[in-house]
Amino acid sequence: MTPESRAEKLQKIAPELLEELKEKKEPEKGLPPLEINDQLVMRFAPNPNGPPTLGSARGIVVNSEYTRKYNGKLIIRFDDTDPATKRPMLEAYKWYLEDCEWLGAKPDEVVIASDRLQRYYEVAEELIRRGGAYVCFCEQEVFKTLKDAKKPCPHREQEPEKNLENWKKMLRCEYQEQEAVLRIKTDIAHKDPAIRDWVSFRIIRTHHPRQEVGDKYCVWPLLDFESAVEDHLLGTTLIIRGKDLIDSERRQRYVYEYMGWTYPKTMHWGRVQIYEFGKLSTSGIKKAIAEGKYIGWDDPRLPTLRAMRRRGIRPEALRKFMIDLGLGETDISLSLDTLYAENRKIIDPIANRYFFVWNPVELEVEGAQPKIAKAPLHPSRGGVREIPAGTTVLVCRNDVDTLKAGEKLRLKDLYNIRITSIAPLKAEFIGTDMDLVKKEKARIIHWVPLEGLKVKVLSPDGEYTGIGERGMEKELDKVVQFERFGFVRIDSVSGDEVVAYFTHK
RNA sequence: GCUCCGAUAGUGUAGCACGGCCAAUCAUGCGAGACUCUCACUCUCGUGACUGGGGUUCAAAUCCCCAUCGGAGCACCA
Repeated sequence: MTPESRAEKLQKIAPELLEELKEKKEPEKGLPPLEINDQLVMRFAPNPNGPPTLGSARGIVVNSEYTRKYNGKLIIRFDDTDPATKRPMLEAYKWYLEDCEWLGAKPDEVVIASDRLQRYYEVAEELIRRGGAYVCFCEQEVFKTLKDAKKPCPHREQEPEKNLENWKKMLRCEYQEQEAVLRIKTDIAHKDPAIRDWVSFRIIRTHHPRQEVGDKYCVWPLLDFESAVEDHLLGTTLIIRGKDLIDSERRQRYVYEYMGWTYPKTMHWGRVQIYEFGKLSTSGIKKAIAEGKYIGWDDPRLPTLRAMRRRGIRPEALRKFMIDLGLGETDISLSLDTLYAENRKIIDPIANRYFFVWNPVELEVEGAQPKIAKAPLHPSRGGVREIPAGTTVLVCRNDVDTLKAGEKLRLKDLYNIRITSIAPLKAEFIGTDMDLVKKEKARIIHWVPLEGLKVKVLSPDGEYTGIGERGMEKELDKVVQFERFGFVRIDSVSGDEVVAYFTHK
């Protein structure tokens, strides 16, 4: 039965259902809709141990998209409770806020976990009182062996009073690192070993990098605990996070149960791998920067948001890209082509065009008169750029490599030539008629006068140096297109030297 | 070893909660062509997927079971 005849038939027997038939036809675009009862409160919770990356962007964008759409509250919470292994980076706090704002995701509230240790201690104490936590002195391997055998350790049945006493000692820094931890009592025989009595606090003697905190504390919560408590304190109603934290939720629910709290709704997404960047870790990048392999956190070869911004990626493009990824739990490995396509749609209509000749080679044109070429600033928006051409111009080595003596070609927006010699490269002027291109299908190549700007383009796959036409120095901080090369953002101009960051083709 | 997730074209995604509008959506990529004084943009056409096997049913991408593959957790990392 065709949809039409079906609808017709339905019209006869049950016209009231026809509406429903139509509704299902239109799928929801963008993120899946949410069922919201109360106010929506969401948080984005990074560890500021490095600058935000494309991976962070997904969290930032999706959270902000939902809170924007449902008029909710967006919180950024810095989970900086590990001063040692994943030591926070002082500048990163600021960078996160900057990049969130750049992405159009300015948070309504900023929370720093390392400022709120007292609150976590209070909950811990209450948990101990209620018999939901105990101070454990087992060595790691000893506990692991017991745990794997589903056996409780001797400290598990300690009286709350005694636990409280030991906990106070922990807080007074009377123990060394590794000597004592606070464990949450779950089910030591739980079928999933990942759930059994987990550690909520441990002793760390390393100073926290934040001046406000410094060496004030030696007892630090682990993520599972800190996050569990904060999500409650902040009134979070929906958490979206990676599916690597699914087990974490099962652990945290024990805390919620002891405290009589309600666990927020949760959604998870899979792992994201970006084809172009492979396996770069924050610590690895940090090291490589220190060694001078990258020029900084905004090196165009890096997947940081600072690098994307410097390259001229627009936040709207990044937002759309992230939203289109959806909320799947599948692990995905993606290529940035789609992001680039999205970005191109935004910048192509506004980017002015210029000539940039990389690996320049001199080309002498016999019989040519010096002339000022007039080329459009943009193919459809109007505006003209004037490029003075002498009798010798520069062209790309790549083009020269494919030329043959005798070949006729057009220097774009200038005139036609015939190659008379390859080495040294020489040609003769043969007119200005466009018929050469239209009828004889001659190639068009771009060129640049001898007196150009020194241009360096930093791109994900290396550096290009060459000569660019004058005029682009006025486009500082703008994205322009180097014809037959790609889009770039003019990053700096000093005298006759221009540095540009490659955006994409 | 134990436990938990997931599987739709090259890539990403829609459809799956409620089986029939699905010979499966959209984007990107790729191919061909048109346009163009750029290899860009735009337009047109094309390309290509329900992991496998069973089951339930009049009907399965959708429900159930098994297998396979991929990922994650079992840290005093986040």
